[in-house]
Amino acid sequence: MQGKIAVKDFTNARGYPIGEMSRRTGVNIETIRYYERIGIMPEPDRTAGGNRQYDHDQLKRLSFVRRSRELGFSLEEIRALLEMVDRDDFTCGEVHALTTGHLASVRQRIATLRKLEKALAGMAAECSKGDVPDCPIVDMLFDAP
Amino acid sequence: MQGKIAVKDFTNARGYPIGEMSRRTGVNIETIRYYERIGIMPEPDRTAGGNRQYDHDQLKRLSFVRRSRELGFSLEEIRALLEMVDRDDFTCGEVHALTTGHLASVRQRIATLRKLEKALAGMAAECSKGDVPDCPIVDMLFDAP
DNA sequence: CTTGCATCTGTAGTCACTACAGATCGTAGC
DNA sequence: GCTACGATCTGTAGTGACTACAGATGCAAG
Repeated sequence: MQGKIAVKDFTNARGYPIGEMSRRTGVNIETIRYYERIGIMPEPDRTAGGNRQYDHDQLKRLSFVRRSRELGFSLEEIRALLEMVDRDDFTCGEVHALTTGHLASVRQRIATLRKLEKALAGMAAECSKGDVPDCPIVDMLFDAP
Repeated sequence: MQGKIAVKDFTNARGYPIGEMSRRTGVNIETIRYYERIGIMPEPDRTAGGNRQYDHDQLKRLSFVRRSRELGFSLEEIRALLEMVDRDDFTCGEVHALTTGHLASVRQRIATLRKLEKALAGMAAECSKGDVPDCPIVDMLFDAP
């Protein structure tokens, strides 16, 4: 049925090497090893020579971590989520609580940045931008109350 | 004219010790020493015994740093601002450019966080919050494309 | 068997602090 | 002058979430 295959096919074989994990998830190789060191990812199998070999579950786990990071969850939050999942007795309510807690902190950060934005925009607007050495921005930074 | 004074008065005397600098600017003592180490603050005078003694200019400089940090400027940006000021030939235009550059990065961060906020709020809304072990949030994190 | 890329370990750097430990300074009260 | 006691000193290490090496192997194609 199948002749020689041109590209490598890891799907049913001896597992993915770390570079393939990186390519599939977009997580840097160094970062994958870092996740292992801090216990976010488990220690994978090794080849006879000592190279890491991951299975499909580990690929899914790493994708989970990646997506959670993209949503701004801290590694500690992700660790908590994974512990729930690993325990296999988490409830939807627990996950919801963690998510809304994180959502609140995101909203808080937005509020802080919006204040900054206003202050900076106000300062920039007062500035003549000219070739002169007298600058209201510098004055405000030095002499504000 | 003046008798004994009850509280310490550093305003015209031998300079402020580091604790007084900290109290007046709100910058942590360890942080002040850190700023000195990385060259944001100059090396101050010392007492005979070796304790730091700051003058009024240094107090103003530290306030400048503090306010700039509050506006979200990085220490590298602040270093650039201070170098301009120290050179004493900066122009308003230069300062304006640095400020608007920073403003752009603040706006970028706000945009990123708003996307996160939307995604998180959407996920949280779909969640039943119940006592059940089947959670759409976890499913999305595991199985999203 | 060689070439050459992939992967290995271990360590140090990033940013902006913060937190010690253990020693010394400075000053108020006696 | 002596003693307490808080303030300050130096130097190092920790934080979070990676990233960047150096120098040594592994692995697969030709």
